[in-house]
Amino acid sequence: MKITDESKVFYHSVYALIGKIPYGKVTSYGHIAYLLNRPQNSRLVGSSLKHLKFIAESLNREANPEDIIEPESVPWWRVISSAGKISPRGNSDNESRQARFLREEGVEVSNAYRIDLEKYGWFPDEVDF
DNA sequence: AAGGTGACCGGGA
DNA sequence: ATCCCGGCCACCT
Repeated sequence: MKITDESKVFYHSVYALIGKIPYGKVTSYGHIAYLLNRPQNSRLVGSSLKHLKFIAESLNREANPEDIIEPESVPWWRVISSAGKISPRGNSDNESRQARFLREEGVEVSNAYRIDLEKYGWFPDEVDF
């Protein structure tokens, strides 16, 4: 997979923004895209998480020290679908792992991988960087 | 270079 | 509630 210069900025801001989701809260792929003024790019938000390790490595290679991204520190598990469910993404092991991470921080996850957004959702209109 | 894919989303049946 | 479909757009073949 290749990464264009244009998208590097986007990827970096996706990771930075996800890092702002409070402990014990969740938000959606679409809302991340919305906050970055690219409401049509929710799919790309998912993609940036799918390739988190690879992309972070690539970004870090040319990044200033303060812009280094530790893949481990990006709370990807706090991002779910706008429907309030954990995305299956093919492998049910992924779902259960994400559910475990969320439960560890106090988020209730139903056995159908559903989450109550009223209770745990984080959907600010804007976020300062 | 044209067509396929997808950690998405909203609306309609 | 759930499934389906069309729209979306950067990336990948």
